[in-house]
Amino acid sequence: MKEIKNRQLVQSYLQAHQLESIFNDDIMPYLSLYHFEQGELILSQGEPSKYLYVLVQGKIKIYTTSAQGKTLILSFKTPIEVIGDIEYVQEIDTINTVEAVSSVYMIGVQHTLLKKLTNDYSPFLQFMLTIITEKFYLKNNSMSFNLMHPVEVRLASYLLSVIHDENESILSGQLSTSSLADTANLIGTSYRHLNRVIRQFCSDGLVERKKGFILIKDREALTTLSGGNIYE
Amino acid sequence: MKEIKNRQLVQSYLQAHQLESIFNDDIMPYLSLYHFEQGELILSQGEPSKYLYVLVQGKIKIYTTSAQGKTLILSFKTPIEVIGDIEYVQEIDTINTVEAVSSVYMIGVQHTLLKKLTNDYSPFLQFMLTIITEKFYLKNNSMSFNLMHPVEVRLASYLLSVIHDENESILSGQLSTSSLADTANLIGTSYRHLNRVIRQFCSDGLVERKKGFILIKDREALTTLSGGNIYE
DNA sequence: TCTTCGATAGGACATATGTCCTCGATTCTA
DNA sequence: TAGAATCGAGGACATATGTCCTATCGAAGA
Repeated sequence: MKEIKNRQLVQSYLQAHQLESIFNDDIMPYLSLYHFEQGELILSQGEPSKYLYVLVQGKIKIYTTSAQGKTLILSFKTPIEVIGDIEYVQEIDTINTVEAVSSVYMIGVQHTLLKKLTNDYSPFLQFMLTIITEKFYLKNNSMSFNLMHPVEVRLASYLLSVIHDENESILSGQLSTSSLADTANLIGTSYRHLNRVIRQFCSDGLVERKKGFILIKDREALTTLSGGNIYE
Repeated sequence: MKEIKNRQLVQSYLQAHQLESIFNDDIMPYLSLYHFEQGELILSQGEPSKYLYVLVQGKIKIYTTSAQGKTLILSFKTPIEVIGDIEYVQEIDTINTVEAVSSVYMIGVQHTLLKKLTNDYSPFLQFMLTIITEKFYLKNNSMSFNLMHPVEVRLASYLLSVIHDENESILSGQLSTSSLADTANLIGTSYRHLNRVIRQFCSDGLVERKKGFILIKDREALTTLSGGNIYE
C-alpha cells in the first residue's frame, strides 16, 4: 500500500464517480488516495479495521477463509464500490479478505474521523444505504442461486456474466483459463468438478477449449441452461 | 392482515423496543399497527412493495422461491427486525416471501410517506444502516457456512442454535419434529437427507428420536462437530 | 538438447445428496 | 369400527461433487 499525496487526483476520482456530493467539506481534507499493487492484500480477515475504502480504479477479489482453511471467493468488484462498510457501521473486525487483482486505487478514510464528521450528514448516510442494500441484494441472489442450482447452471451463468463484462470490448466470447481455479471457488465447487462440467459443455458443443482460454460457441444454449439467472 | 387502530399501542411497542428516537414527529401519525394470523403471508415475492414493516411481536419466516419452484428458507426472525428495507431503499419489488409463523404484530409505514418525511432524518438513516449491515453480516455468515460445510455440520450447528433459542425456558434439549421439513429447507438440504443424518446422529448417540421431537443427548459432541460455528 | 519442474486435464474411486417409492402408523370420516 | 386419507421414516437407486493420483505438456534451466 502506498499513499498517493495528490489532492488533485482525489478530487478528480470523486468527480469521475460523482461522489463529491456525498462527502461534506469537513471530511474532504481527510480523504486519502491509496495505491495497491496487483496481488497485494488490502484487508485481511480478522484484523481490526480502521479505514473505509472506496474502490475507484482496478479490480479486487473478496474471499473468506473458514476455520478449516477452506477458502471461498465471494465476489469480484470493480468501481464504484465501498469496502469495509459493514465493519465501519458495526464497528467490528475485518470480515473478509480483500485482494487486489489488478493495480488498484482506493480512496480511504479513517473510521473515527468519518464518524465524527459525517455521522449526521444525510447524503452520506443515504449513499451508504444505497450501496449496502444493493450489495445485500446481489449477494443474496448469488448465494441462494448457488444453493439451489447445480454447478452446470452456475457455470453457464458465470460464463455469460463474464462475457458481458470483459467482452464488451474485443474478446467476444473467451474466458481466460488461467483463472479456472478462482472460477471454481467463485461458483462454489472444486477445480476438478469444474473441469468435468467444462468437458461436458465441450462435448455438447456449448463451448470449445482452446489453448489458454475457453471459447463460447453457443450463447443461446448457455442462456437457456442458466435459466435466465445471471450472476451480477 | 388487520389494522389495529390504537395509537396508544403503537406507542407502547415503540417504547418497548426503544424505537421512538428513530422516528421523528412528522412521521409518527402515519405509523400503523398491523396484525397477521399464524400462516398468513405478509409479503409475496415479486409483488410491488409499498410498506416498510417493523416486526414488534411474533415470529416470521422468510423464504424465496426459484423460477423452478424450489423453495429455500432464508431465515426465521423475531423482534426487533425490519422487513422490506432493501425494497424500500432500492425501490424494487418484493424480493422474498414473508410468512407469519405465529400470531404477528408489525408496525408499517408507506414508502412514499416515509421517504418524504424522514429521508433527511439522520437517526432513522443510522438505524436503517445498523439494521441492514447486521442482517447482511448474519446472512453472509450462514450462507457461506452452508456452502462450505456438509449437512452433518450444519445440522449440529442448527440444533445448538435452536436449543439456545427455545430452550432457555423449559425443554432443555428438544426439537419439535413437526418442523423437520422446514429445518431441511433452512439448512439447505432435502427432507430425506436430513432424516439420514439424524439417523446417523442417533446411532452415534448424539441425539435420540422421541415421538414428536428430537432429544439432544450429547451437547459436547455436537459442539465439537459444529466446529464452533453457529447459525445466529 | 536433455532433464526437471510446475501446471493442467482427466481417470478412478469415495461421499454427499437428491428423487422416487413403499411401508407402517396415525388420524379422519362416514 | 372399517376404510380412506395422511404423514413420517426409511430403502433403493441415480446424480452431483469431492479427493487423490497420474499422464501429459510446455517452460525453465543445466
